[in-house]
Amino acid sequence: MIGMKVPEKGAVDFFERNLRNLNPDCGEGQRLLRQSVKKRSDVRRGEDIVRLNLALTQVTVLLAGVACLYKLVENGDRQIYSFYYSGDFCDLHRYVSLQPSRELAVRALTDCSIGTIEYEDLDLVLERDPNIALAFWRATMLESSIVRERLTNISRRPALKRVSHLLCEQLYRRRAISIDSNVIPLNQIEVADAAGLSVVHVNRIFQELRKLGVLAKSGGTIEVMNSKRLAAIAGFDARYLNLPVALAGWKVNIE
Amino acid sequence: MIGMKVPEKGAVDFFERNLRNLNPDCGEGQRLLRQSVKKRSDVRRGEDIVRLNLALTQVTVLLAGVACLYKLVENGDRQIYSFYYSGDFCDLHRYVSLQPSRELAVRALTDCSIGTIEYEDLDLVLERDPNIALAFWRATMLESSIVRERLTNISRRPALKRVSHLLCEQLYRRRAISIDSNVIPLNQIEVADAAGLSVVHVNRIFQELRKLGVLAKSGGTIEVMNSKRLAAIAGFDARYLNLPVALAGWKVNIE
DNA sequence: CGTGCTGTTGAGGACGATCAATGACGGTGG
DNA sequence: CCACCGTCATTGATCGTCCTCAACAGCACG
Repeated sequence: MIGMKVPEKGAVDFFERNLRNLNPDCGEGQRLLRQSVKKRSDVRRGEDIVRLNLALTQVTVLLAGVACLYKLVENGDRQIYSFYYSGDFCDLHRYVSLQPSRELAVRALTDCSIGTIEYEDLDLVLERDPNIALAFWRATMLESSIVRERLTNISRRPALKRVSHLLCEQLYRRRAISIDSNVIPLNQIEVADAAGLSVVHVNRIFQELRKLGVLAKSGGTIEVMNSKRLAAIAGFDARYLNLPVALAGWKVNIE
Repeated sequence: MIGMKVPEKGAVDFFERNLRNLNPDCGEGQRLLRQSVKKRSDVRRGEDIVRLNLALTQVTVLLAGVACLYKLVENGDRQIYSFYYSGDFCDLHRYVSLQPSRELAVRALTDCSIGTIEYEDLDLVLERDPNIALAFWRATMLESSIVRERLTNISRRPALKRVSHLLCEQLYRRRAISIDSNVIPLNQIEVADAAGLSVVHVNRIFQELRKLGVLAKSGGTIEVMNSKRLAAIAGFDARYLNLPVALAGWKVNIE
C-alpha cells in the first residue's frame, strides 16, 4: 500500500501550481521544495490520511484524489470543515500549531495519492525563502476563509442554499485544478456532515434540486446538470476561494 | 479622535506578550517590530476599526478593548466570526491575502485603542526574521482554529450549549490577557450574531442560564456568576484556544 | 419628553431532526 | 448461481427547536 518512490512529475505539478497560485513570486525556492517532497503513498477511500495519533514529523500534500478535514463531535456526529483537492496541504495545522489538535483528522473520500515533506526539510526551506513561507501562510489563510464561508452558510442560510453553496464550491475548486467534470465524488452522507444537516434532509434537498433540473439522479456521487442555476440558487460568489485569475471570468452572476 | 503618538509601553505589552505566546523563540526581531508599531488611534464603540473600503497599507493591532470580525450577509444578518482582545491582530487577512475580501470588517464592541504597522515595515521584519513570520502564521492558524470551533458549535449543538460555549471562550480569552472579571462586555445582539441565533432566542437562553444560576441579571453586558457550571453546560475544552501554558491548569474538567 | 437602543414577552408557524422501514446495489463466500 | 451482508438512498410520520412577527418596558441621551 505504501510505496517509497519519488512522486512522478505530473502529480507534483498540482502542488507546484498551487504554490504559484498562492504566491507568484516563489520561483527559486520551489525547486528546493520539490526535492523535499519525498515519499508517496496511496490511501484508499475511507482511510484516514492524517490520523489523530500520528507522529508529528511530516507534512502531507494531496497529489490526487479528494479528502476532507473533519472532527468527531461529542455526540458522535462528524463535522467536515473543508475538502482537499490535488495540490492542497492536508495538515499544515499540525505543523504550525504550538499545541496541535488531537481531534482533527483528514480522511480520503476517494482513493488518494499523497506526498510528504519532513518537518526538518520544510523548516529549512521556509527559513531560507520568505516567499515560500508566505505561500504557506496564504494556504492557511485561504483555508480559514473557506471555513468562514462555511460558517456563514451553515449559520444563516436554509438547507437548499446551504447544499447548493457547498456543491458550487466543489465545482469551482475542481475547475481550478482542471477537473472539468460535472460529477462531484461525494455522497449524501458527506454533504450532510459538511453542511450540518441530517442525511435524511439532505436527501430531500437533493430531490428538490433534481426537480429543479440542477442535479441528475446518480448513486454514490453527485452529478450537476445545470451549474449556472445551482450558483443562482446558492447566491454563490466565488471570490473567497481566491481562485487563479484565469478562472475569474468563469464567475456566474448572482441573481 | 485619531492621535499620532507612539503607544505607551503598557499597551504594546499585550501585543508583545501575544507574540511570545505564539512563538517563544521570537526574541530579537521583536524589538524591530516594536519600533514599527507606529500610530495609535482610539476608536469608539460601534465604529469600524477596519472598514470595507480602507486602503491596504497597514496592519492593525488591538491594544485595548474588544472588537469583532464580521460580515454582512445578503439577508441583512451580521455574522460575527471571532472576537479580538488586547494584543490581537485585526486584519492579517487583508495583509496576507492575494485578493482580500471586500466583505469582512472589524468593529469595535467597546471603546478601543489600536496600533498600526505599515505593510512596508512588516514586509521587512518578516523577511528578516523567520521566527516572527512563524508567529504571524500561527496567529492566522489560531484564528482559524477558533472559527472551526465556532462552526462545530453552531452546526452541531443546541442553543443552550452554543451560547454557553461562546461565553466560555470569551471568559478564557480574557483571562489569558489577565482580565479576571466575570463581566463580558457583549450584549445579547452580539451573542446572537456570533452564535447564529435570533436575538429573541438568545434572550430566552439567557433567562434559562439565569435560572441555572450561571448568569446574573445585567444590562448591556454579561455577568457570569458560575463559570464552572457554564463550562460544564458547554462541555468546554479550551485546548483549541492555544492558551499560554500557565493557564492550562485553570481548565475545568468536563462533565 | 421624544427618540433610539436593548431587553422582554407571547403567539404561531416553519424548518429540519429523529425514528423506523424499505429499496437498490455491489461484493463476498458458499 | 444464489444467499447474505454492508453501504447508501429513499420514504413516511411525528416532534421539537428555534424563527418570525408584534408589542411593550426600561434606560440613556439629547
